[in-house]
Amino acid sequence: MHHITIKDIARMAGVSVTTVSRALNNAPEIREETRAHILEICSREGYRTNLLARSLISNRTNVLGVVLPDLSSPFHAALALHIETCASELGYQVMLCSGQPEDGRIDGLFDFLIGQQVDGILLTSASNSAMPLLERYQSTVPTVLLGAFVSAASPLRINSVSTDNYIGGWLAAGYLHRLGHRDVIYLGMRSGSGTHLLRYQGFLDAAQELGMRVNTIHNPAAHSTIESGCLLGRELFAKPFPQTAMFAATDLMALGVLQAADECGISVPDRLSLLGFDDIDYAALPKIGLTTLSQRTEALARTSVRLLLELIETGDSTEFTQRLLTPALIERTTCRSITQT
Amino acid sequence: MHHITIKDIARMAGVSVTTVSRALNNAPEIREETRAHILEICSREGYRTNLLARSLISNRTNVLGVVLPDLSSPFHAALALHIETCASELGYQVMLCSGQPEDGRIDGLFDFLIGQQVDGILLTSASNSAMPLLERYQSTVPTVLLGAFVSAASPLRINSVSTDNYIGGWLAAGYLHRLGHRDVIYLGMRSGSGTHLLRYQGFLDAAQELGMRVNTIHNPAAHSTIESGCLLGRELFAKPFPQTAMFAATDLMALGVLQAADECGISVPDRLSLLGFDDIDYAALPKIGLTTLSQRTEALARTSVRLLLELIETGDSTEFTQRLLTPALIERTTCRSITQT
DNA sequence: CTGTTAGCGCCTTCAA
DNA sequence: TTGAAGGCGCTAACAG
Repeated sequence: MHHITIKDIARMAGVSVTTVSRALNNAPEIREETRAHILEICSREGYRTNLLARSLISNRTNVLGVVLPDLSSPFHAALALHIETCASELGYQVMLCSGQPEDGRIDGLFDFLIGQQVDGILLTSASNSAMPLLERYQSTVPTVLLGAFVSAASPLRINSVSTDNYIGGWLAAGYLHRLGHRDVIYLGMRSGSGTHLLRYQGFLDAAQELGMRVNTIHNPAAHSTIESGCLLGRELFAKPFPQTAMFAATDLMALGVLQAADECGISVPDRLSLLGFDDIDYAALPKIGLTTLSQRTEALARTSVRLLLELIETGDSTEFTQRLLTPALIERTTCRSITQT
Repeated sequence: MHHITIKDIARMAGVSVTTVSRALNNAPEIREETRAHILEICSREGYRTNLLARSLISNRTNVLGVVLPDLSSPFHAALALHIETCASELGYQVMLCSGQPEDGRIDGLFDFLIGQQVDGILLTSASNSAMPLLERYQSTVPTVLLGAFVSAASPLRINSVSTDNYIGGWLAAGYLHRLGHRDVIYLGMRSGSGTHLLRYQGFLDAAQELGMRVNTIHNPAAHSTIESGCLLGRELFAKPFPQTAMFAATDLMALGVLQAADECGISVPDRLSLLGFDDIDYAALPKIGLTTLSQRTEALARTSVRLLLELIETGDSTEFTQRLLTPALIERTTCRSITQT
């Protein structure tokens, strides 16, 4: 299992290691015959250059560190997929890790990735503590946050790419209003999450402007899952309620609500229109057909990767850029128009 | 953005690089005070050891190369998740790549990973060409195939972990038989896939033994997707058919069939019982409730990672091991018992 | 065109 | 308990 090195090749070809190196790197100052001869030997012997050694000199690895929470969530899994695809198209490999800013080992993870000399780090997180984390590290390595907490007030101190959650919330309210709903529910608010905060605020602001009443149901759990959505749904459906539509903080929560509705005999969309957020793959399944606001994961992923590569290639860490993508309404079957009396 | 090295620390501490190295590596032969002093400086200066340089010497990176096809398939995404989790628990990071044995760039990918000095490669594939690929590379780097093509006849020339697809097919037939079905469909056979072949053979053998008739519907597409399942389903449902149950080659195909059934007014499970294979997350969704044979992705992932680590640590490439996991029947709502007349 | 020398950041003998 | 020297595999001057 001992690998063959440039030195071995040099010996076999009867030349110096430098010459071999030149042959391998398409250097111009080398005779075609010698190059051909050397390359011949290399392929015969199955030589593969040790990229670590090369990186040690070049200070570039062409490897991106990608950190995301909870790969089991379909939204994050989709992001991971598109990030990998895009990076590899652009000549970078991805080192995938799971971790979140809250958990204690995140610093260790970052230190590891930096030690591994990754060219840049892409952190996916909606947590409020993502920003300070990156502020700590971005002087050491180019970083991009995907799914930022970015209040309009706070100055830009990190590079980030994110769905425009505020607009998303706004669009949600507008859509439900257009369908005739005036009395609605926002389900699944989590105050620990910056994205939720913005989404919620946009929804509230629009609702107020449009003269809608909104009843907020908070999610006490740490994550937005089918289960937590189901729990909150059951609780709600146990008693009569006046609202005709619900905006769920995430598609997963919406799916949970859907299940609860099934159990409690609440018909969707006849009794209750249901609007999600994310557009995870599940939502498009024939039997589900969840109407939702799409985060356009592929666009998010591609934008983040490209931004990160820009940072890497320019090496500019003096100014920060923020890119916001507008979510897109995907109409399926869980929302209906109601006629006013 | 220039990183601080062991040499810088040595200068600052007024000692040699050797001493710093010793302080960092918990070497015994060093005075506690000097170690403390050095460590103090290291953390103050934010020193991080360059793991590439270390790997250059140690010949170990603690990085695993993980190659899988089509991360967009929920089955593979789930595998990726569990592989990453398990590897990181055991002290390894994962370099995630997508690629398949058929496509021409796979050799480049393997060469890249080996050049990156990964400690081992885990290839996920059901393709028939996975075996020759690994045979070519396993003398260079420890490899494990997840989702093997392993006919009982062919000798073991690679390390592999896989669901026992033959038994899976057998179990499927047995289950449908137990429910009273005698006339059944196998939908989605793809002859290019070793796993499908085995699954199919097991199903056929059991069906024959139990006296069931089976009608095989082949999948001409290259992949098993919802769309291809839907297409085949529509074709089938366009005409009357006698069978009362269907075993779909994969859950995704089953979901497609479910959609087609919806469209054509075929009630599942009343008119047709439907059994899937994989137990992807979708299958468990409240509105879906697909009865299926679980591949137990977490067990598959953990077993493969552990096997790979064994190979890495023992460095033994003379004998090959194969581990087969028995799939588990997950009963949900798409299969029903029929009473014989 | 080719070889010699030096060094990337770190670890590992071997001396002191 | 510490340091000096050499080397991991490769590239980059600088000579020839």
